[in-house]
Amino acid sequence: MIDLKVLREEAEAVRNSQRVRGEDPELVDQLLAADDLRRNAIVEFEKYRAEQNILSKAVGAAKGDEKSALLENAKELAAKVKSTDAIRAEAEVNTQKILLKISNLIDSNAPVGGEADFVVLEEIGTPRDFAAEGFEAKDHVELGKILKAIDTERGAKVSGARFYYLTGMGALLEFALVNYAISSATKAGFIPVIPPVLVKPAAMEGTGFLGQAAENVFHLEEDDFYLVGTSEVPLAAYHMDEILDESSLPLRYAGYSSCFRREAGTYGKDTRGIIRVHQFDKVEMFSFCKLEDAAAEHQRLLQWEKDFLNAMEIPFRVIDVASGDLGSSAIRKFDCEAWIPTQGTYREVTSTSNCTEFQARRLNIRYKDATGTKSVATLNGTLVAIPRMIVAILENHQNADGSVNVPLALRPFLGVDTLLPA
RNA sequence: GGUGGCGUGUCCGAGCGGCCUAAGGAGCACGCCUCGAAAGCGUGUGUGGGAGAAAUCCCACCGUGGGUUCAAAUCCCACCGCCACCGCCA
Repeated sequence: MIDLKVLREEAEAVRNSQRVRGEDPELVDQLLAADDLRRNAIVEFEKYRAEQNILSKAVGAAKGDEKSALLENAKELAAKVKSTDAIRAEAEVNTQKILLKISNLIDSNAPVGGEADFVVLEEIGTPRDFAAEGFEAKDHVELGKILKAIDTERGAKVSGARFYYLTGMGALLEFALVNYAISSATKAGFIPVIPPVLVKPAAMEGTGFLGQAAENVFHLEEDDFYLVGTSEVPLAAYHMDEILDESSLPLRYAGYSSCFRREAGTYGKDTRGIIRVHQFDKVEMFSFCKLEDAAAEHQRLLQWEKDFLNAMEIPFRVIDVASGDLGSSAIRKFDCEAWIPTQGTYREVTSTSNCTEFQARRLNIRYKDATGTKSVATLNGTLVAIPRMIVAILENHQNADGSVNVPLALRPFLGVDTLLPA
């Protein structure tokens, strides 16, 4: 959530942020009004409460007739306290409700517009010219069959559309990617983590996934658990309700977990293959740092993502995601998009967001320095999302016979130089 | 799943209806002492919110949420978590 003080002082900036996101700027004025009511209600309640505290002490000290007289007054006052407290509580809830609807104050450097209005920051590597090489590229589904690495048919039989099995070299490829990712992250100072993937509402709410993204979250009704769509959720919530030591920042975690997404509203989109699936594994970077270091940290996360794609020898580009396409927590987001030969286009494979204090404020994560306690900033970035990385590797490194060359960096982790038709 | 015990400040730990504005200890910070340190002595030491120009004052917080009461860390109810034993499973 945003800071109420910021809202009071810079209401117009918040309205504008809502506008460029394509969200409701009216909420700002609703919130200002609710906040005003809230503060008045607090003053009213506290006035009676303070009186009651004094009177209660007098009751304790008094005896006999004097006591019964005081008790009469005290009873009236108690009723007054109760009613004003109820008004106060309602005002607090109402303010909070609106506050949670407002998205993070967008970075003025982020491009304004919708999904298509991203800015390409750089293009790295050159897509292969399969025509010049004398054969037509096969897509990952076909390659997956030839290598017996991906089985979408049985995935559909057992679990339905958007499910798949990784088998044989496909399964080993996942382990190799994860091991490479975790080992490079550990070298870079990340703490490796295997988090829970079922979380309570507070964790989901705190990371901002129950707002606009709620329709994509699996919910276990019976037990009120959510299945996380990314380990960003349990990693962010890891330090919930804690005060961190200034000297421990930046704190960097690399979480490996399964991710679950409903993919609502994507019917007919990416129905073939494993580009868009309900369940996949991912290694996610997550940083807790000081607000003033957040922009630099964001660049670092992006650099680690670029290093990974370079190590996989995949042509890709980096885009600055436009305002209308950002998550509610993010003030800015960079996506790395890998070249997918059979689609003739770049597709998102990793993504990094700067959420500043937005999540930390909801999750109550702070740090202490000489001047007091402040909210930390949180940032996240994908190191590797397995299915999409497998797609990129298979399609970009394929040979005419359906075999696939393994990127140099991955060979020590996989144990082979080439994936051969099985 | 059953039974019993327990959740108090940075930590340990007392309190079990009103002088709780939470004892005592440890830690930490500063000061005194010292050539310097340790010990000792003294002072301070949480979070959130509200009012105010400020000094400052007020309110809330003893696992969480309700309730009883003029008054709740303390009594009642529910839930969550931890520990122990038993049962079941791996």
